[in-house]
Amino acid sequence: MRPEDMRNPSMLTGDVEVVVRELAVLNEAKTPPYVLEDGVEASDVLRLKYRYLDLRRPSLQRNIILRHKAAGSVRRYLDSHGFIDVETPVLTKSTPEGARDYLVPSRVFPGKCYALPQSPQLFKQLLMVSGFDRYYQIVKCFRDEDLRADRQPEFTQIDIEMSFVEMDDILNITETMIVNLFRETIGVNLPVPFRRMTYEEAMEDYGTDRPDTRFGMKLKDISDIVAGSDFRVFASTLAEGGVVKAFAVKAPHGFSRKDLDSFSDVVADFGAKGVLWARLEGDGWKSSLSKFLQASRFDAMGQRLDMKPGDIALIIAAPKNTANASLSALRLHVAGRLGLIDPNAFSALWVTDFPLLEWSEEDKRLVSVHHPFTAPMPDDLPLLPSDPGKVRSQAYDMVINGSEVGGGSIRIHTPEIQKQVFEAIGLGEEEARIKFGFLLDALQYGAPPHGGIAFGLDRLTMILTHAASIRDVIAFPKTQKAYCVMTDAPSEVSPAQLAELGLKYGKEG
RNA sequence: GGGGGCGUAGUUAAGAUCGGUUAUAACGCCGGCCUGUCACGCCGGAGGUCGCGAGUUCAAGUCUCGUCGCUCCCGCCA
Repeated sequence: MRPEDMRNPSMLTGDVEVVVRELAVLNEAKTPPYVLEDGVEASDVLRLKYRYLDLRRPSLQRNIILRHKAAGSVRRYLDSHGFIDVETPVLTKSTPEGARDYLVPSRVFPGKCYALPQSPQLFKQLLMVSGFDRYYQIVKCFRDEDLRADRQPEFTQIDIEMSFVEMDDILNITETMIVNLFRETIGVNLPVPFRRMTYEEAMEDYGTDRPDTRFGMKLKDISDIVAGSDFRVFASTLAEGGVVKAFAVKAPHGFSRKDLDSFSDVVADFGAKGVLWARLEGDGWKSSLSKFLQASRFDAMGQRLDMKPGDIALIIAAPKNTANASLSALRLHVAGRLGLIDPNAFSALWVTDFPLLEWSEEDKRLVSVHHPFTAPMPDDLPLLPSDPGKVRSQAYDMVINGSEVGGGSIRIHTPEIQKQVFEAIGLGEEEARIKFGFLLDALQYGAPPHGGIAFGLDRLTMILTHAASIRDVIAFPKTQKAYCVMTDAPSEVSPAQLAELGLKYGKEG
């Protein structure tokens, strides 16, 4: 035992005295390229190059272990509820609609390619036709799109599908799965049932389909209040079918004129031209709009936004989508600045009733909001030929802390409706047959009503560990350009390998 | 495809507004000293393509342009 006066309570091992009987060096170690301690930051390139060392950091160890526990919790839950883990192909067929595919050229079929799956979507539906009425898989998915802090080119889904179910069945069973997950991994009991919100409500109140409900500042439409005013920005916006929306920030916020001006920069990325403001003071309104708006209109706005003296309203006039996107971003920005988000709070909810289709300006046609196998709401089906944009789908997302952690839908299970939807997105019968013939065939053999959902294991783990980057919950992640610093992938291959595949790259690469 | 931030010893940072002698510090590394250390201490030392390339200038880490890498965001991600 170490002498009493030499205990060091500030160290984890400060009470321990080691008595050496024998000492052997098992392997010598070089000096690490950087300090491997939490709190000591190194550049991302360096960390990724020596990922095997970086993973020694206590925080990363903790994240990776927690991820393992999360996957285990999900497996135990699904196993005990009769779900069967079935593997699906990784070398599969490229599908139109959706993300860019990662392609794998075939040696045996020169000029043809496999694609890595964006998700096992079609296979899990086919498993329902096969009679495996409860399927799950924790599986890699691949999407060749530009990355973000919560997106990697390969990521892991908790993929689930069930037969003879309706939306509520899937929501209920997976909600319990997530509640279990939080309890078993971090000891947090999420309040149940999760709040449910329609897509329309989410857009109206939060300007986004993945609202962060850990704080207030809901959006309000004040178009009717400012309609008919002299202010040209409002008049022209409303005349062109746009909206004027706002949210109120409670005092004390301490916003200076400079702060208020800076908000226009925040929303610029989302297309809004600027942010207007109006502060309620003891004796009236102070505002960038005072010259243009009568006091009665200010009062009506204050009432709608439930404002007290000192509170300030932030206002945007723009086309509806622009106003929503801008206010949603501004709301998050303001909440972050004012510290309104409790880092230890978790707010989980369901968003339902997504639209089935939306207009794509790029493709000049309607495209699926979720995917083309999503079932329309039966009540809305008659609208499909006449007013397809109005048709709601049986799709749903789970949102936690403003992050979309899962999404799914009840699927189309009859060939007739599937054909109608393909038609609506401009997928001709012949083309549909070439691309999805196997699905259309399968639906003709008594496919049961079915539906499912997929959760992002990476994002769930981020939330559980409070990780700021998806790279902190993946053992061997890639950079924002999908490059692996450690292995140097992607890399050049030999001319012989290319020749075998019948490939030849041009000079540009 | 577009916008923002960052890039200086092995590492993390300062120096950049205002161009000017030999680019500074901490940690790490190397050598020496120290018979109770635990963020040991003391003495000494090595270590730099200031991401890269042009340009302006008598002179560039510093100014200009381009480019590469990392990162955050928009578009994109059924």
